[in-house]
Amino acid sequence: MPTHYQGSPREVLALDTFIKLTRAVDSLTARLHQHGSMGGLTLSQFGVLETLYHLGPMCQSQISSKLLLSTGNITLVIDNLEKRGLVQRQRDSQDRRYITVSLTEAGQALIAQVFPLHAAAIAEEISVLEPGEQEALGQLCRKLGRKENS
Amino acid sequence: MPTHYQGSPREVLALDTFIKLTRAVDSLTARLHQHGSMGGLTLSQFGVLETLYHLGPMCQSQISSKLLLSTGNITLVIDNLEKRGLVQRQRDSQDRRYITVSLTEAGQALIAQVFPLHAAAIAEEISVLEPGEQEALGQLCRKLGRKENS
DNA sequence: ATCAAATAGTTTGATATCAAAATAATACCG
DNA sequence: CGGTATTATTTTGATATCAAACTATTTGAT
Repeated sequence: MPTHYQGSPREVLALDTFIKLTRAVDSLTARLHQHGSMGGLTLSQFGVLETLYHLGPMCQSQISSKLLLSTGNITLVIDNLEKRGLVQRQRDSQDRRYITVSLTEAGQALIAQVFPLHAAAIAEEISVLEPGEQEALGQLCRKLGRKENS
Repeated sequence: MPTHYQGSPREVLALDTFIKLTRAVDSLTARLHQHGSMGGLTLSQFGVLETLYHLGPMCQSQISSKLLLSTGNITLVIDNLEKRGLVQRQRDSQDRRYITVSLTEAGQALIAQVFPLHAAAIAEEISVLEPGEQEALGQLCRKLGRKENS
């Protein structure tokens, strides 16, 4: 997938790197999805359940900033998880703007069953890289992804 | 963003690497989007126009495999680009299953104007990495993204 | 030639996703 | 206190995205 672009060598290298990066993530996630290790959950649903599973109950805005998704989006994802009985909402009685989201028993059971399978599938895919390469990749990604936080 | 997962060290490293990778891409694309260098186009619309711009007219299934998107999705994206007068469809008279998609003059003008801006924004973001780091990242991504192609 | 398999594109139904506007509740400032 | 600013969530409208079912066309095999 060459860049087909006449820019400065600096730009050509940067674009080429960007394309390789995004394509690697795209094809990796597509393969993981095909692998079917997510128990009928979408990626966002999985992300919400996994966050609650590992970090405990939290409000929607916290979930949205952890997953880098808009609050409107999280509202919908939680709606769908709630319809399936996997999470529950509870108004915070101290500050009634907040809604605390927590796993139901069914949600807890599902993510406890599915997470290890998905983690194993990810580890399998990533294992084409040696441990040293994985660390190097992590470092480079960390450098690329900075700037926000706070 | 630690993994919070009790698995083998091999799994923990792999998951940690995966999370860094996906988060880097997410925050990178979010920043590019905010930068507003895409001329009011969505990412997919930009991708289609850019593909036609650099590779010339092609049929929808070719576009979908280049962009790693489903054919149903491409149908919709092309619909929306067509409504805006940026691309045109033409049945192939040799084999009437194919539809050749090409840029209109307006589409050509738009992508010619917008692409360099977006490329510069990408180069700017990627430039937090030294050229050698960019090449290393590209190599690692290539190794991760293999398997498909055929 | 004929009919089955393959291929290109569309449609459908469900979910995702954002930005921006609207609601609701709390905090803060004078 | 009272009104303005801030924050959490929801809603709205547009677009994206997939899988699976469907249509149209061509290929291939007998």
